Amino acid sequence: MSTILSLARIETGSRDEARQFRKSVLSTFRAPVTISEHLHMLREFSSRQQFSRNETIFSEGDDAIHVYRIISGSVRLCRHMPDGRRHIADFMLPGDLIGFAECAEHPFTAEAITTVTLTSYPRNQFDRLGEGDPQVRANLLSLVSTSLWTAQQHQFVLSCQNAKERLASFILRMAARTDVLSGGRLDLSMGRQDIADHLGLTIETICRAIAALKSDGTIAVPNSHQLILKDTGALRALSEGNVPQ
Amino acid sequence: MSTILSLARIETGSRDEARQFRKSVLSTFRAPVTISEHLHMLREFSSRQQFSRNETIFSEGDDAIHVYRIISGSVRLCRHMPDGRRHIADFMLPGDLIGFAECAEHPFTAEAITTVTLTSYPRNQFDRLGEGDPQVRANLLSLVSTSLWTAQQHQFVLSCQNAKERLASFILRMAARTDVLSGGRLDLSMGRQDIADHLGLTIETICRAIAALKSDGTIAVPNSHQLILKDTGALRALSEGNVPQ
DNA sequence: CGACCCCTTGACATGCATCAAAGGGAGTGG
DNA sequence: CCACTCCCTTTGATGCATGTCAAGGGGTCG
Repeated sequence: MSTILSLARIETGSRDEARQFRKSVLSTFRAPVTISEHLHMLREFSSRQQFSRNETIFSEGDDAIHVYRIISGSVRLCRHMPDGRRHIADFMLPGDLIGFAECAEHPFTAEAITTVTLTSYPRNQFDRLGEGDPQVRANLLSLVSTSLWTAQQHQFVLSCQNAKERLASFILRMAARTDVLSGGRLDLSMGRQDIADHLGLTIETICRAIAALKSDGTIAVPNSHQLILKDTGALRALSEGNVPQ
Repeated sequence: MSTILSLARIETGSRDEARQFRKSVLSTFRAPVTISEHLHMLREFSSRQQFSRNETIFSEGDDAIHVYRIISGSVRLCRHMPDGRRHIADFMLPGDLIGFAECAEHPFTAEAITTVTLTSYPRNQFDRLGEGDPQVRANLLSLVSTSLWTAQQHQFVLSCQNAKERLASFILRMAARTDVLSGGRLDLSMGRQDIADHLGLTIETICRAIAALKSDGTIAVPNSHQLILKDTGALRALSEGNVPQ
């Protein structure tokens, strides 16, 4: 899987493409825009809700009549196949918006990973927010564009990377999203099964990949919900495909 | 890969979830919106270009100063890893827009699969298009949302499906995009390697999956660039995961 | 007619899935 | 405070789908 496909294709892997790729992997996964502050204008229409672990916030196919903003806790956005297979499209963290894309129905199920507090805004009010304000419109478009970019990045991970590389990509992304730097401690609210379903692997493979990174000295694992990033350079090398395997 | 993960997770695969999933797979992959007609207003700024097979239209990291609309031919949007691995995020067909998402730099390389004719519009003019017209804005947002939806759908394919299922999903999507119905003839402009890099598989696996569908009587293969859809029901069953394997 | 390119098929290798069982850690009841 | 249970994680043994390597096959273009 990780070997070179043909000589013709090696030639395309030039130095500046490597640079581009690096840039693409490291660039902001998090929206640089803060539509959130504009949400303040909708406070009179908003309501606060709380969900406990594994509770469903909304289901795939439900009418998308609310937009949610996470106050605390984390959420998984997932889809189920009839036979029980599950895919987690993404994890949502405090500050993130859910359901802002233009969809009549929610395209996935949202479930609480931990206890979750969130604010919900009526969809029609939310849509009205941009009507008068070009700044809000730009931010909203930017937000959707960023999600698109993130989804395509993840496509790439699922399409091209092996287990260890996928895990490295995941760790780096979560670290970037929660502002954890090299040497820092990364809190993972989700369990191993969630990570597996996000990366298109099994729980056992996730465990083994974590064990491998641990024995490489790339990370330390004080407990199953925390990681210490001991060598972010190695993680980057893995996630950028510089060194297959 | 294709077997059930746990009893608890079977229970979630209820009848109406199956319905939802079916709906999601079959719903429009193609944007129901036609921002294209509004592009007519930019005709004085536009210019027509032609590219021949395998020619690069723009590269990953290039400044996104144009938006393109395909007149004829097809295009692959791809990303390269330093070691030569390649991922094709999507194929673009006549009528499709490229580069409309809000990005300062193109997030991927666009290459001509066949001879391609396209119209290019200056990015700044394109952005101005929506300023005065709420309808255009709505269409643009809808376009990006549809792309996001498509990307997440593809994540799902890459994350959960085996080779035969991925191929079935791909065939159904291409058929839907080119309005090919059951029993019809589907033209595939891209080669096997392109399909492989889109589905996260190797060219040999693509060949074998095609051979398998052929020997099932699900498709016929008059030549390597055309397929006859003999049993779309079987294709749907595969792509929806009703029958693992 | 020949060269090239892409597709196809076969034989073998391997990374990950699967199956199985043991090892924590947190909460609960005695 | 300990014993017990449950759930999640971890590790091992084995199998299989897909990758890899290799050798033809068939169409197209000069």
